[in-house]
Amino acid sequence: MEGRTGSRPAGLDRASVAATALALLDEVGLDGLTVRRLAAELGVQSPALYWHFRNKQELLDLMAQELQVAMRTSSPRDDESWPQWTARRARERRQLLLSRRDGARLVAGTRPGPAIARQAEAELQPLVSAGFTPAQALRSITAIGHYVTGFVMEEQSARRRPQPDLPTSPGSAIQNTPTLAAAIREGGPPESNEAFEQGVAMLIDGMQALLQRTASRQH
Amino acid sequence: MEGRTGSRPAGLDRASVAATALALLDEVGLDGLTVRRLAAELGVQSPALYWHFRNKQELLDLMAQELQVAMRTSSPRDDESWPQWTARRARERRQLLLSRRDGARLVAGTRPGPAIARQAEAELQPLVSAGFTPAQALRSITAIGHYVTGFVMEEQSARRRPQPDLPTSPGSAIQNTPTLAAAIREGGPPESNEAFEQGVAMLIDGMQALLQRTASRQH
DNA sequence: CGAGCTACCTTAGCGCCGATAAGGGCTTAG
DNA sequence: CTAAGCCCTTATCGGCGCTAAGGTAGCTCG
Repeated sequence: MEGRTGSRPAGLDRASVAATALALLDEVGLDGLTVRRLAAELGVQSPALYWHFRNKQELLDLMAQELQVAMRTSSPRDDESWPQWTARRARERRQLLLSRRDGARLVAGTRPGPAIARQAEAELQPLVSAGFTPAQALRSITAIGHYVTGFVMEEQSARRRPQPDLPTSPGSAIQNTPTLAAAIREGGPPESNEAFEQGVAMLIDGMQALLQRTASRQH
Repeated sequence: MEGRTGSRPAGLDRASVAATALALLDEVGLDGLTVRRLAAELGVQSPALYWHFRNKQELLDLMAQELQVAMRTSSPRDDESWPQWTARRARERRQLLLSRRDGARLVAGTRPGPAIARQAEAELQPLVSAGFTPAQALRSITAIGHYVTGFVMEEQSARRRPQPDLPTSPGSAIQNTPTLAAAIREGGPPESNEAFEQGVAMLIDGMQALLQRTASRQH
């Protein structure tokens, strides 16, 4: 019915298993992604996967790594300033996490491997060239990364469990939260693209301030 | 051995169960927090808890709510500017999430209830008084919240699964990532207090820029 | 006072999970 | 032709969230 043609089931390896797992993730979500379900998808019995992975966590780590390496780090274009490039990077990272169901939860639950370190190295360079110290550049990048992770986590968590009543709805607690209601009426829900962009702009403006303070101090 | 004195076991209610669950969380972590384990801690059989909660998620939601409401929103002091107050709020929120094991994962996995909305209302006010539009204020607060959540998630995830090799260690991939190694040598690990503070400073500077742009546009 | 109702807990058990143990067939090297 | 090892199988373990069904204490009401 599924998977293989003959009785000899499959030639599995870590990469193909991780790829299938990522595809399955979109179907069933992170909570529904079980070793048995994945094995069935591969036309195999579940203990077979423990030949390729020590445990489920190791599989999740590899999935997160594949997901993050898939979108290669894009170097700044020639006509691109560092703020433009940094903003683009943030948007690309959001799209990366959004590209798979529960993508943010997946990568947030795993530790970065050496491949990620190599990627970070490449992202540090343009900022150092722009005048940041290496430590400032690293902290800035990780700060943006934390913001994006937190944002998409809530975005996808909202998708998973739709909100019963926001204070926009006329009943509920709108009387008790007039400012909050006004903010949502005026600016939309807090998971909008505009909200994301404002946060990115804040962080980049903050980097700008950091750069100016450093420059004025060292001259 | 545990819990109750007589055979009549306990008078449980939602609040006391959630409190015990939060205490247990520190012992066993979020992954180790099972309904059976919690029931044992309460001197009761596990199905008893389903009288008080529809399912485990409802228990987790209440735990997250109790945790967040425990630290009341502190209004700005008289001598406190909005940037000082906002920075203090961010630090307090970080400490709140750090105060319980896996605190960030716990609250990130739950949707905000009406109690949280009331809290948000109180935090919006000082920023609106300072000149932000309600939408700007809400987005700024949620942006900082996302940053803090992402930061503490990594902080606690690092505590849960200690890093095998950062590129500071002399072997490994230090040759391949000289800038990254320099950044860590100079600025410490990316989960330090200083790193947290730089991110907060960036976000607040970004709010400042937002405020100035709005002011100059509307005059 | 006693019948019945409700609140709160019990025991039993279902279907699923991640993981291990032990073994068997295919492929390849000597 | 045989030995090694790779890669999968079947069988099973302990534990999970959750449901079903039943019992008991205490309150309400005729």
